[in-house]
Amino acid sequence: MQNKSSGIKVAVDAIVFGYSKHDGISVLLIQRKYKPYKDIWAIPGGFVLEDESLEDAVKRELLEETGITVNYLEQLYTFGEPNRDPRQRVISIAYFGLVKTSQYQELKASTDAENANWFSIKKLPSLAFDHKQMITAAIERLRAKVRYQPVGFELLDKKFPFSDLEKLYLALLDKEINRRNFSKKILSFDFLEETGELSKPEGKGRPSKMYQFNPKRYKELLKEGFHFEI
Amino acid sequence: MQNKSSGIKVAVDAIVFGYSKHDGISVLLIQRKYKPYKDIWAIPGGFVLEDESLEDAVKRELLEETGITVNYLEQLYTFGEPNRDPRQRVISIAYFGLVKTSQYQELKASTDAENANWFSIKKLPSLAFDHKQMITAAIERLRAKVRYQPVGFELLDKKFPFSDLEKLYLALLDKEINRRNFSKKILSFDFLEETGELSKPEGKGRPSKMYQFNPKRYKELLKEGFHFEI
DNA sequence: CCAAAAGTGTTGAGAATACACCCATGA
DNA sequence: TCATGGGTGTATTCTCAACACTTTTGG
Repeated sequence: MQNKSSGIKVAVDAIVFGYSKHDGISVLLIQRKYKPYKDIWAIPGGFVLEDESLEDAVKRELLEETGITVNYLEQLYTFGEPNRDPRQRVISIAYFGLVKTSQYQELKASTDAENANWFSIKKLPSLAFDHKQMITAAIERLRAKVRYQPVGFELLDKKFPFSDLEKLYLALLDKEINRRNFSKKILSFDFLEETGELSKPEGKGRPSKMYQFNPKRYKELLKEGFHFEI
Repeated sequence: MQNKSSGIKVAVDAIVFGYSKHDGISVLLIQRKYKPYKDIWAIPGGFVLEDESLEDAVKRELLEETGITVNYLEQLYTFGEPNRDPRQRVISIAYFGLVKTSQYQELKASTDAENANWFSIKKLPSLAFDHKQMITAAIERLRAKVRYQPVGFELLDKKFPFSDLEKLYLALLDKEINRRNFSKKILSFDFLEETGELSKPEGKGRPSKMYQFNPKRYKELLKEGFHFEI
């Protein structure tokens, strides 16, 4: 019975996370300029063009609306309740993205686009449509994912002191983590390498070795049947 | 820039798995009656109606086309490549379902609908559209899911001998499982209960105790922060 | 020299693994 | 009484959590 035609519209949305030691996990939002939910903060996104793939649509909208290019992107969930958009039936394929915030200080607050900004997930504003729900789902995904896939590095600088990683995990996982055991575990995986550099200490304390993630090594380990798990 | 109208159509598809000791994991397919891919086997599904939720659409199509009601259903992935349907742009939200096969011997081969049948995932026929890819994704999900969520029971009879569970896991996981250690582990979770009944042995061997899954107990355990993992 | 943050060694508890053996049934 | 599949005990290995101590820096 594949005959009924439907006037349903198809959109994509992108929940993009960044991280900083000061604000913890942040999400990228835009302030809507037009009709429904005018001036309200929302997740960047928009309608899919007739001949573009879903992922291309997400990347295009992100670039147009915020000027950002993500370095990790995966499909999250498709939201399709009949009344999620007051205008008409719209289903939205939500994507989940990660960005090294430090590289993208400059958010596009220009062009035709909306005002774009980062919001700590601890202090979210009111949100348009079902976007609150989307962010909740994305945070859940991030929390789960960080435990069984080394996605944490997508949020940190290329080179980072070990304590940054520890703080990131502390922000994401509920349970406390023991400094000693955490470092033993992560280092035993053997996909982090010392860069040889030392951090210039901010204020007090001993400077720390800088590390970087080695994706090649990680892929090798995967082939050998290795399984990451925090 | 949320202005462009799109003529994209929205469909849902359901990859439904069943299990039997003889065929292992099977997937439910229908034989197409109409134009593109006529007579080819395909995943049940169809277009979403203007005012129905995605999940309702899946359930409706499954019932119409196969007569089956699933006892587990979750969203799997949204497939949206521009050329996945030769007629026009169609995006499809694929769902993942599980069924206790033994309860649904009778597949609807009647009405207006297509011919419906179970196929062992080891002997799949040629498939319409990108449905091969969908099944692959669903199998991956099942294999992963069975490790950290007790979904296996959705495929077995309400009451089952322990060895059935073991055979199911053997069919799903690559690595061998030690009979002794597997039963110790599962039983230590404490969400299985003995029914008191014994199986009538088929052929040789000692009859086995019958077990059943206790969902209430499982939910309690979850609240206590329990984490299932094989 | 003191506080703060980084870095490392060790030990004991509990889980996973391997192995071995006993039990109930049909033929 | 034997073959087959079900049921259970236990020693060994390994992982993980807890704790304590040392090192390097700024003030």
